Amino acid sequence: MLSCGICCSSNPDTGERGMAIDVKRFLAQKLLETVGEDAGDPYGLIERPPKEEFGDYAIPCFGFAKKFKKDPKLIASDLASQITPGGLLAKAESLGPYLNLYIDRKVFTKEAILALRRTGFEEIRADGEGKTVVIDYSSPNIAKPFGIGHLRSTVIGGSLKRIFSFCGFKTVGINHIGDWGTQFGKLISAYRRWGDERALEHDPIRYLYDLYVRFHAEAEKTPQFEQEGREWFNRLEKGDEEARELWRRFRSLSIEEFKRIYERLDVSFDYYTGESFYEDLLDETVKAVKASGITQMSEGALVVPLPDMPPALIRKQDGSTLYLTRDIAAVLYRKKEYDFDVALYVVGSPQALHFKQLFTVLARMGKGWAERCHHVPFGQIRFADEAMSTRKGNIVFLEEVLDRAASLARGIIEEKNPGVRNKVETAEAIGVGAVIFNDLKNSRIKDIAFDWDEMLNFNGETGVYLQYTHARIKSLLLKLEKRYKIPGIEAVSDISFGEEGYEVARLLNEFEAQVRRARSEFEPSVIARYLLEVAKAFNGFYNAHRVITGDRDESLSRGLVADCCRKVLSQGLELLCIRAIEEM
RNA sequence: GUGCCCAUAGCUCAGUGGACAGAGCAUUGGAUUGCGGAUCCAAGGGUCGGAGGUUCAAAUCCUCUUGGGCACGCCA
Repeated sequence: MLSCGICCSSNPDTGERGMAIDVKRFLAQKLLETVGEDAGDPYGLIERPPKEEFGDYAIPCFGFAKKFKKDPKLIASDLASQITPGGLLAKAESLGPYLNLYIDRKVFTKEAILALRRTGFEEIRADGEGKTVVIDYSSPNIAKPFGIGHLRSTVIGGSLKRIFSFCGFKTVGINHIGDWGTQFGKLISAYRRWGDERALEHDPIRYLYDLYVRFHAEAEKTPQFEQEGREWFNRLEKGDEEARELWRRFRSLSIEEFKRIYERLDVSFDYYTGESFYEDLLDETVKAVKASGITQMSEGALVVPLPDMPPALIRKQDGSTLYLTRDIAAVLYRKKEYDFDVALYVVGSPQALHFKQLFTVLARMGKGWAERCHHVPFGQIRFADEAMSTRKGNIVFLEEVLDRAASLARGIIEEKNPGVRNKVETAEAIGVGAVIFNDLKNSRIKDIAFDWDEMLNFNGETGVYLQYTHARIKSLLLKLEKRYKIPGIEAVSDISFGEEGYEVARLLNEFEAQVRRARSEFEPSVIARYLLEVAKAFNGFYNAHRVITGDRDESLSRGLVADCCRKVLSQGLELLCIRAIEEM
């Protein structure tokens, strides 16, 4: 095996360890040996050229030109002639002001594939060792339906939890459900007036939603309903037995239903501590904020004046508290209980100001860890014709979307591959996977236009494409193992994997770096797009080279490439909460 | 009114100061008498919203501007 001194080593720039080959580090080292340390570490300058004919890596020499007062073209050509090929570096050429570096693709491909073959991704776990991240996501409101709008927070948060776990962090997933507030007074009031026990049992979420819609419709005509709703919430707060009982019932039935949806999405939580959980902590929270000496009275309310933004309201005129107060109580509780290093709030971008206020209040209270609390905002799902309105009742239920996706997948299975075992589970994995992937593939912050065709699309850059590629690799490997009567793919010879093989290996070698980027940017789409590239590269490879041939070594070495793709695809899909199926 | 976000191909979107801005969808044309055609290959398609500026170099950074979205003390 080639000993280049860079495989499976630590990266001195980041201190992060990994199985990947750090080509840039190797090339930077090579360059340092050639030019000396005067020019500084060129690591950050090394880039991948936009075209194949410019080599595998390149360094623009404009920066050196300034430093050495020399024509960058001359510097590039001098460097090209001075640098001695060896190890991973096959040759260096200059083209204009660029130094183009060509690596030994055959060696790189083999080393990268072997490194990936060996690893169980253990090294990346060191990143978060001993660290805890608390993630607040999904957080639906019980009195409102679980609509398509809740999908984003749920899958982005669910994916981030897996990404952090994969990187060795202890993760605490919290579903901060909206289980308190005046809307419960309305629900109780509506249920007492029109309630139907059996309808509630049958489909709690939808039934509660119908009640909610009906309440608002009737309250338009009969304003006293509103008053009645407020009174019932009042009774609930005071611990009225009847109100309490109904509230408990609405709550537990709803959570049961939510859990069923979370199971379909393969998303889970460690705690379902909603707003009601913090009710008892509010008094001491207000006291704590006051005690820090940052509050003022304003128009009868208790506020914290903030620089460059509206003041934060801690307590209303009437003495009751607000959303912000509950969030302060919650974060103090979480800090105390889990002692987190990082806290994430996966909540829509419209609440950006709220979180800015929350974190600023914490900082002003002297909580240094406030800077390690992050709002992870995302764009809203928009409807082309009309804005979604909970009250009016034009909402798309998430379950309906998942059901339609699964049944569409089922139809395609019947048409294309009716022999598949576990058709129901397979269709579910494909349909739900398509919906999740469609949500995770783009940058969080962009608004998404709701579009049935887009959401149920199974062609092109979709989760289905990744699952299909994975399933095909799996079936290919089974065939290969049978053909050569081996228990798994192990051997590798010295034969070339071809240009397509290099492209595959180059991408696979980036896996850890891509996961780290997704983690540091709180951006699952980084992984989603990366996996598309991997699948595309594999399909190119697969199309250009027969894997199972009469030559055993050739078959096995190509099979190894396929197996590494399978490994990255299945691990990557897991990070996106999408099932990597073996047959479809 | 103030603040934040977005604007790149017909559509949906990548693009972390570097060479001629890239994908998918859609359109058109190809590929398999052997590993799964839910695949692969190719073609056409661009004033990177506009104007200044910084820089050797700007889709990328700064200022202004246009269009769209969101938020702005007693909801969450």
